[in-house]
Amino acid sequence: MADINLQEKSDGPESGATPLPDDPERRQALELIELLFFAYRDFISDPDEILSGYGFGRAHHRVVHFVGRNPGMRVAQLLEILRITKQSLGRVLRELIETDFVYQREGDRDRRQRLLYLTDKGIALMHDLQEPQIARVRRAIEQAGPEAERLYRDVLFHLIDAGDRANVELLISKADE
Amino acid sequence: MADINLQEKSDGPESGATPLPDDPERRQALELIELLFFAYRDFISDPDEILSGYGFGRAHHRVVHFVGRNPGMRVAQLLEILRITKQSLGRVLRELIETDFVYQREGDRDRRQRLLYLTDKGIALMHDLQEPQIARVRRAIEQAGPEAERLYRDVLFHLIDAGDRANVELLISKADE
DNA sequence: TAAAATATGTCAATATGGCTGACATAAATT
DNA sequence: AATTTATGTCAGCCATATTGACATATTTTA
Repeated sequence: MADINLQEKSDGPESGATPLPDDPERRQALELIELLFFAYRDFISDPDEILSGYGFGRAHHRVVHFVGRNPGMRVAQLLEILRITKQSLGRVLRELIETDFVYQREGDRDRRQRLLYLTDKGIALMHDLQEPQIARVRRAIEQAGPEAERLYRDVLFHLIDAGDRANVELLISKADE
Repeated sequence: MADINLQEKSDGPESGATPLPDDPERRQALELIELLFFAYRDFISDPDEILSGYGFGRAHHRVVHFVGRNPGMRVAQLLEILRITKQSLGRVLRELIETDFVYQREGDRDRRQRLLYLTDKGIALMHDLQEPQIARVRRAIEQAGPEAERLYRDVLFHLIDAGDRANVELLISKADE
């Protein structure tokens, strides 16, 4: 990260006007907000690198990940999870199908549905992408002590919009069969 | 979040091939990875909405946030934090300066530097953007119990690339004056 | 059965936010 | 005086998202 050291704020004349309210709770929250930014930034850096080798981007990653974790999921479900439009997903999905990472099957009960599955090639890619992230998470949990897993999980869970929590929980636990 | 319920996986014929290694530690890590995705997704949704009102995007948000937290920071430091190129930052910064959210001042000791500051208008925007995020973080910490703040912070910190942690810590704590 | 709703796909146009490479200027350092 | 540093800018490109309109097949409903 080279050198990020800030120059001493010679908060000289005409400085930035109204200072922040110096509320310690606010400060604490701001620090956590920034930590989340940096953690997320580094967290996606490993997959990004792998993906660039395939000519793929983050959108492809998300599709491979969620389809891999939930074989047979519907397109509409994927749209809901990713919160993007059909048109945006369209190209990415087409590319993944054309390059044989993903395939579709007609739904049994509803033949309008195109259920999504990873091919073996897709599964291999999924694992490649998961490896560094799993290692990173495990390391972090380990280094933060025994209670860390539960509390970290709890905080993340409560950062999610209240109305979505039940669905997310269902999705995550279901994905583990 | 509408309805994300997955259809029962009628993991019929020709299903997705090689199943995942059913390692509970792996499973746990995958769930945390997904929680981080969902938490981050919702976490940036509030600012996104506010920004769209100004015709700004996430890049503008990041600039306003970090310049606001570190008045007088240099362009090079901002680039290091955001991990983007000079050219990418250029447009965003120009827009923020033209619309009077950010201004630049020559460095005192080094007159090549263009130190960055928020105008009053910029500070107001920063506060608007911070409000929902601070509320969200506080709520989550509260609901996750007394130890949550420390451990959540610790995990996030260790998710950051080891080589960057010292700099991030410095940046974050310095930002609180 | 006919009409309506649903699941998906696609076309075209557009915006944003990244990227690379090349080059320019001013100021500081060697 | 030469080099390095801090910043800016031009031009072109790519990835990922957007909206709106429309098409098709299938299921559900009236």
